[in-house]
Amino acid sequence: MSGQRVHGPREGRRGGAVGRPAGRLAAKREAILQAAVAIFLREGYDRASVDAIAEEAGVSKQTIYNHFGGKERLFLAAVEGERDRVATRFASPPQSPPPTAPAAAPTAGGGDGAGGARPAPGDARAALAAYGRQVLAVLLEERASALRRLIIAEAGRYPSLRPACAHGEPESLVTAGAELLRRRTATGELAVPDPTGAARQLVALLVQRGLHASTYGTQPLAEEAAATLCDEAAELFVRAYRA
Amino acid sequence: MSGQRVHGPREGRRGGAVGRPAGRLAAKREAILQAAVAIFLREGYDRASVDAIAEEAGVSKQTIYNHFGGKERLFLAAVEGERDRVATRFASPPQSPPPTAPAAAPTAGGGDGAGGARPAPGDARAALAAYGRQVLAVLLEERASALRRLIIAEAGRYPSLRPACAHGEPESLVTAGAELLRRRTATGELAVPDPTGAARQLVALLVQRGLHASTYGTQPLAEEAAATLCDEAAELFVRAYRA
Amino acid sequence: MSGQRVHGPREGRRGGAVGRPAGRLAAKREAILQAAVAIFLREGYDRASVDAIAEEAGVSKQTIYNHFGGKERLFLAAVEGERDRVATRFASPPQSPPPTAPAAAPTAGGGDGAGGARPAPGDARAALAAYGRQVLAVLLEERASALRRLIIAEAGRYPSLRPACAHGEPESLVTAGAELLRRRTATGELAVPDPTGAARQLVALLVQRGLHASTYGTQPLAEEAAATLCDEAAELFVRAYRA
Amino acid sequence: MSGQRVHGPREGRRGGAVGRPAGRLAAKREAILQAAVAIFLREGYDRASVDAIAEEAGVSKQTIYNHFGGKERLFLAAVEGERDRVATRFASPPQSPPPTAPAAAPTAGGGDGAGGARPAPGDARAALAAYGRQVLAVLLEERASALRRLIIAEAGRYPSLRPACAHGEPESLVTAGAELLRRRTATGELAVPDPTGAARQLVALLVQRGLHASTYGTQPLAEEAAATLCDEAAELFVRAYRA
DNA sequence: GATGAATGAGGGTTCATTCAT
DNA sequence: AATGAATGAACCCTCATTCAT
Repeated sequence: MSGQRVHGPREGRRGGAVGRPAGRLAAKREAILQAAVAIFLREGYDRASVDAIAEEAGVSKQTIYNHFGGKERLFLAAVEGERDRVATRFASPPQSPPPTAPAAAPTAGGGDGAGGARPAPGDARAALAAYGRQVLAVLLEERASALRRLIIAEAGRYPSLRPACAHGEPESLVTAGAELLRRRTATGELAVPDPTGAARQLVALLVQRGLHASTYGTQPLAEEAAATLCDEAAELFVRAYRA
Repeated sequence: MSGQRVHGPREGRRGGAVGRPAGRLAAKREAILQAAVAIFLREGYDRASVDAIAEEAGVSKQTIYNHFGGKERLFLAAVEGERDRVATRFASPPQSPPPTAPAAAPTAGGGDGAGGARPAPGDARAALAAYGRQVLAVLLEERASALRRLIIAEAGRYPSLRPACAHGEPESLVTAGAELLRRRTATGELAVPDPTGAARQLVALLVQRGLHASTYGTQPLAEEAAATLCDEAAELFVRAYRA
Repeated sequence: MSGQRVHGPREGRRGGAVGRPAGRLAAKREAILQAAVAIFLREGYDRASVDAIAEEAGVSKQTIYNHFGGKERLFLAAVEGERDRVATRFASPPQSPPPTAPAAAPTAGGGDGAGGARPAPGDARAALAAYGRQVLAVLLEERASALRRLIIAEAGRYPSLRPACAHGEPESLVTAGAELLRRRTATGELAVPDPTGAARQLVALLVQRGLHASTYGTQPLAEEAAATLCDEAAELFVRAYRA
Repeated sequence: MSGQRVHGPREGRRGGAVGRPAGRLAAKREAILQAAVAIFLREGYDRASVDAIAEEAGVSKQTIYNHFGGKERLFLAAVEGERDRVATRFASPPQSPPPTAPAAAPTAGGGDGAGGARPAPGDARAALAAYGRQVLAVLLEERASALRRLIIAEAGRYPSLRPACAHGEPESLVTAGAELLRRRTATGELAVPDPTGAARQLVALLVQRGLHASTYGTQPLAEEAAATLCDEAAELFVRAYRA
């Protein structure tokens, strides 16, 4: 189907030192993982066939078995790898939002979303709303959504995925939110006794409503809807923690 | 699996009446649906085999095809039926919690959780927490959790499930929450300008944290954890809407 | 598919004498046979499903079994009935060629094809050619071709069809050909010692070449090709039996 | 059926050479085709099951799918291969008739059937009759007959078989017949202006009458009947083309 | 006599996995 | 270490046929 059968990773050094087969090996391994992620995310565990993954990766089926031992282990490796990759992206939220994101674009004007800019005084509500937009943008990104659905679907069968399931609302976002609340407390706008706990609640509220509104990422979340969700969340927290 | 091949539902035929063929038909249809729900919830769409469903239902495979036309249509009928059943149960939350529930038991002693008792003055916080326990108990019930995971997993492939996905946090719980907030506003304890909107936020917050803590219902939610979640949520809303 | 479900042959007398269920019976039997012929000819024995025949006939499947006992017996009844019907049509060749005929139209100008007109003297060759066109038109008719293919396909399995296979080149055409040769012998144009034997050869020659050229009736036989075949056959027989 | 499960074609490996994997592959492919021909010819397309073919070939079912992709493609490959094989046999008619042939044995003593011996002068009629016996023997051979029936049966569904259907009366026999007529013209016994066209007619006549008499090869053609057919055909052509 | 529902067997096809090279 | 070929088990679905009304 894809056509571009790669019979061996030729991109590297073939003429020079014959050594370093490890590079070749790792390259193949990486190609397999990449293909596996793509197909598992698109098709789900059962519908994904090892044949398709092998073809997409440009390797033989047996190579997959040599590297990973079986479909299950390949699945876990692929999903956990992707989970880590997504978590890393959470840690440093994209300055330029991914083009495929069906969620609301951040467009956080001058606020201190998660970027860590200096706080503009007097608009804690706007700052919280902008933060919410960031959270939604990051969590509803297409790949992240597909990964979440996949993990939720298989969490019952593969217990090792459950931590991944928990990481769905990653600590890094909570940390950023807590920092925001702390700054606004410092300016005297808010009075948040437990910023981390409050941030955890804020993220949970945003995530649930965002997932609900986009049916867990299977449909794009309208810009307007995202704005409303974030404004309402900001309003709630400002009310609760106003100084 | 179950093995007990029932060659004809003999439970009818009672009273010596003519036999009500319609009853027989509906009974078979119901048996198939019941078996389908059980197996789809346990195994997921792809792993569930029509053979297994037929055996569990005590009918022939072809009978399933006569009634539903194919695996896909059977799946949708089963899931949508179960969704409605669960929604109905939401509407009138169980007074006695189901014994299989891995989630937190309500234990809401004298509070006005969702039961609609008269409000005990002065303990809005406790009332909200008790309400939260009800919400968690109902939403983390085993069957409801499995159904949710199934719907989330297949929402991408079967768009007709998406409304079911949205119904995952049903309006009836929101209504009950709004009513609670309204009553507490009436007593002067709270001042909630938009009780329905606030209830929606409260449910979302509870649900997300509950799902997160129980990894979407694959693990029982510890009593203590549930209590903490509910207390924190109650605290937030009391802070935000204190009179 | 066909939609026009006939739940009972209503075309007859319902109000009058309640008697004569035989007519109803025979009507249903006929409807089944008609549907069976249509579907067997179109699909072949194995691909034809009893379900499809029942639907086409507007009766229940079990009715078919009541009448015919099984698929095989229904098949034989249908094919043999159709064989007789086709043979009858051979006996009195159509004056107006059937509109669906993919074969060459007769267009036998003034000749004595099989119509039995008086012989125009001096053009035995043309008369034979015209006769050939009649033969091809009749034998390559669409239904006749489908029936032939069906009989040939199943002759190995159902010996009772073999006579039908033999009847594929029916005696009535041979008789007409023999009569033609006899008339031309009477006029002194030809000298045919054994007209029946010669006619049998002529029919065989025409049939084989016609079937070959139309790939056993699966493709229409071009007008030109039919003309050539018939002219060549006429030439051969005129050469052989010229006076 | 055959039961003798061969887990790997061990017939190779001869000579202690390296093993020729290509040979192994081709051997398996050939075994599948052989089994497919046998079963398709015996059972027809629909009744032949891929399971049965796999068992007969001593391979796994999936191996068939690996090689041919599906039942239809296997069918076409098998039939077209057999058609070519039969055509090859036509080209060099068997000196010793196959033992399984239910058709008339040639018994053509010293004549110049198709063997190409020098023409014995004065017996053009006998030569033509002997040629006819050869044609019948070859065309009514058991496998050739079964193949013809199969092709006729499926020509409507698989257009790619139609050429095979046309090749049913192969050019090589026509060529041999034309050569015979030409030689007899050279000796002055006959005067055939268009030997090829005449041979085509002769073959058609023989084939049709032979198929008719043997019900398309489902019954053996009696020796006597074959002799009569051939004699009559020879008589016709000698009459038509006598010098 | 006719119906709709039910049956058990079997069909083609695809899968995850393992040899043999 | 990597490949192409091969395996056996299973899957969804359809069929001809028979109860029960």
